[in-house]
Amino acid sequence: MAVWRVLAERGFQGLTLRAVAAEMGASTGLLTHYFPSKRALLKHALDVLEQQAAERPRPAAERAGDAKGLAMLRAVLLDILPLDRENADGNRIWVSSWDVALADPELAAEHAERYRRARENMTRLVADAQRLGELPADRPAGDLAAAAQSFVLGLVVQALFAPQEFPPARQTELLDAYLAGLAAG
Amino acid sequence: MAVWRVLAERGFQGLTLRAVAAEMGASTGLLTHYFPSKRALLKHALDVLEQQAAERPRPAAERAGDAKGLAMLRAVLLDILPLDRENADGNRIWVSSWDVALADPELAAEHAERYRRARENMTRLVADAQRLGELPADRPAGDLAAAAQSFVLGLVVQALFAPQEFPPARQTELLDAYLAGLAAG
DNA sequence: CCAGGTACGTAACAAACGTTTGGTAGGTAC
DNA sequence: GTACCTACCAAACGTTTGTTACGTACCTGG
Repeated sequence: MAVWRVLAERGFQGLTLRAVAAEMGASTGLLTHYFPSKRALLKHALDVLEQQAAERPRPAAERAGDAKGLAMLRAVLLDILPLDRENADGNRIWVSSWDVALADPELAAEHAERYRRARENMTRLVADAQRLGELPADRPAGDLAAAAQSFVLGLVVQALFAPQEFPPARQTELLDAYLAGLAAG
Repeated sequence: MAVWRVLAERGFQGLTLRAVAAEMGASTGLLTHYFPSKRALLKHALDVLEQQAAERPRPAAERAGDAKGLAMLRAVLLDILPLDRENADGNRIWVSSWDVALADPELAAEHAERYRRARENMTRLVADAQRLGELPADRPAGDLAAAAQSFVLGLVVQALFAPQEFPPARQTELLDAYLAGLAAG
């Protein structure tokens, strides 16, 4: 999608009707034919963002195969981190989207819903790990999932700003140490 | 500062020369007299943002008094979280700033430096806690500080998007559980 | 007193923006 | 055949943007 290409090159600041139209070799009239307003295009851009996130390669999860429990949770979290260029680009766009999303209540609600779903998925993985005895069962799975998502989200932000201080190896170590703390706690 | 008021009302998207000029009852000519370009104003806005963050009230830290170690670390982290309206507003602006910062290498570097300093402070607190035996000493203080900052940063983002799912009480609980895990690990 | 710099305001600039208008081409229904 | 709808383009609209040019107070040092 042209919207995605524009986002990758210019970010949300550069997501203008003209830029998208030019990227797909069309006119701005075409865009307004499909999107009644700029907000509609922004909304669509966030959908595209989510779709791209869903379809992106997940090397760690693939390597984990059909593993269950803690190993799968680790793989999912690892695949979120900006360990390579593509994931760093995707995460940069994602972080940028927080600005436009927070400025518009409806877009914020949609974003909140996306994160809620992500937490839900993660909660399932945590519950699996608890059932396998890999994680303590004395804390609600939802809390552990929310905590894990927070940790990874924050690590993404820090790694984006200071990639030399948070090279892939250190990101992995920090995540593993976090998970080890969860398992021990 | 007028810049701060504009940021609070319209965010970074609405930070225009005219908006700032109107907010301080002056003309755009005045602004260009002090800021050679919009980028300079943006740079200044990020400075103001940092200054506001430095000068904002820190109820938890004050309540903690001259406590040391883990208690002080907890207070500092608590004061970051969006537990009330003012801190939520400040955090919203802060998160929004990531968009403009990530789009400009120089601004990104300045932001990275800010977070590095914050981690440095937190590293000192962690080291204190380790010396007091409140946190295990088998992990580098820098790693623990980076991990704690990641956790809090991510929790801020999630709480901003889903305030009803992350009310102050739950934010506090999640943070305490995280710190307990650190201490036990 | 007066030269010169600092501190502003006024006004305009070109560019870019989102949006609107008017029109063309092609397909479909009757 | 003709009425109508969808898909699209070209062009312009009015507004807002960052920036610049120019004028005028005010102050200060000599």
